[in-house]
Amino acid sequence: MPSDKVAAKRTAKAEAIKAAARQCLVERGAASLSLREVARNMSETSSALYRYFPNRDALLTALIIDAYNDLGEAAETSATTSKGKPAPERIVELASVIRAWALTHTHEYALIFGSPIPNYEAPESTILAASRIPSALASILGSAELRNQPFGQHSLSVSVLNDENLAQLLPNSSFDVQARCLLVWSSIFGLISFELFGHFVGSVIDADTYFQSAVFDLAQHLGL
Amino acid sequence: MPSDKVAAKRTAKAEAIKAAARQCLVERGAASLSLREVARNMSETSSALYRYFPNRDALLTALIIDAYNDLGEAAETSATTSKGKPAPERIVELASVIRAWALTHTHEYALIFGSPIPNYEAPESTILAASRIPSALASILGSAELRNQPFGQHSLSVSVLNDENLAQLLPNSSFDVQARCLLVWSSIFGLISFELFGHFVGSVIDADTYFQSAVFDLAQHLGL
DNA sequence: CCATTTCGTGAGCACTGCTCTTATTTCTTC
DNA sequence: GAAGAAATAAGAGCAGTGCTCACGAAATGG
Repeated sequence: MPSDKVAAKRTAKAEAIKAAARQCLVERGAASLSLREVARNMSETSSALYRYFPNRDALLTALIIDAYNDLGEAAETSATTSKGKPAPERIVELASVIRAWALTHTHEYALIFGSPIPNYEAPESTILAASRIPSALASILGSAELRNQPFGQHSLSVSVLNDENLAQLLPNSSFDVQARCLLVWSSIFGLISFELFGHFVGSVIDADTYFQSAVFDLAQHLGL
Repeated sequence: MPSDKVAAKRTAKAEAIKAAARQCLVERGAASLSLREVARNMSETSSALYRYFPNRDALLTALIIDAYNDLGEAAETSATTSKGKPAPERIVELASVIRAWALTHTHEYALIFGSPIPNYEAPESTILAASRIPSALASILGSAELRNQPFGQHSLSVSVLNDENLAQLLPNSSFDVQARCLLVWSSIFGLISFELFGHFVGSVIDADTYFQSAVFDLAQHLGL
């Protein structure tokens, strides 16, 4: 049984490794992140890193969780500090915070919202961290009067969405409202991903104001 | 100067290599696609492949272009065969075709709409193939009466979108309409990406009907 | 102070992209 | 059809990768 001191030292070094890995990430990208290079940047042997992470995927998973938490925290603080303002403004602000984070953490954004790493199955532990982002959005939408018109041609039936899950985020909401919130959520990330991955090149010039207007438009779509 | 026969043989073999590579793609994913394994599956040496593709990225680029064209063709035929039907129905149909392609070509979808390959810069040649997909959507939207309300809080000013480009797709449209079409376009891919990359796990049960309803909702948002 | 646990090292295996030299096949031209 | 030219395939080899393992070095705790 390791004492507290050695445990602290362990996590400190693991943190140092993650920091070095993040550095490599911004230089080379996620797919070509090399444990050996991380070790080289720390002036250590590659095999030493295997004391702290069983394999490359584990290191990536740790980076993914950190990224989720980092972005989730930014989203949460945006949602709390904007309390009192009108809902559409709060949503635009939140979305802009997410986008700003994405622009300054390109590779980490790609890590969590791009194509998943091959042979990589998201462990349970990431889900908690990942849920902080939609929670922040829900905390804004939950206290607003949302448009309750049918989602799609007819209202959604019970079996389409998972109410057990969504009711925690958006209590007392109809399926239609839940569905529209999900749509707005994914649309925000569709906008950011398209911008970041180059699918707006040639069409959008001022990405900054286009994004803000688009999110405002989405908020209107929610009935705000 | 190579004759026609040898040129045809060349392209035939290049095509065979791409086919083998696609096979590897569905098994291992894009990032870990190995030229040596492709060669092994063709019972050839890896160095032989370098006669047809200067390096791994070139092979990936070829696969990307093929994927764009494949999906673009599917989108185009959907748009043409749905002529006469009401616009919202056509959009839902087109979006469903795109989603169906994405579900059956997961890795190829990730290749073109997921995180870009590190150190990979999209050559000019991909842009043409890539534009076929938004063109198909525009061909539907261009012949419909779209909502002309301000996009965002105020209408967009001239410098936000690239009119030279967008006017070809959506002639005689205001910036607001163009902007809203772009938003719907990226939202469709946001929905598909979220589903494919696992961000709807736990929330959406019946992804099929949720998607159709969501796209219908987006079409309504366009004023259809 | 010594035993035990923890850690860093370096060699080594199987794999990768890629290059280059050496055959071999295929086409062209006489 | 045979000789020459061009295109192709093969194989060795280099530098890099993830990962394992046996070995010493260090820190820890009794």
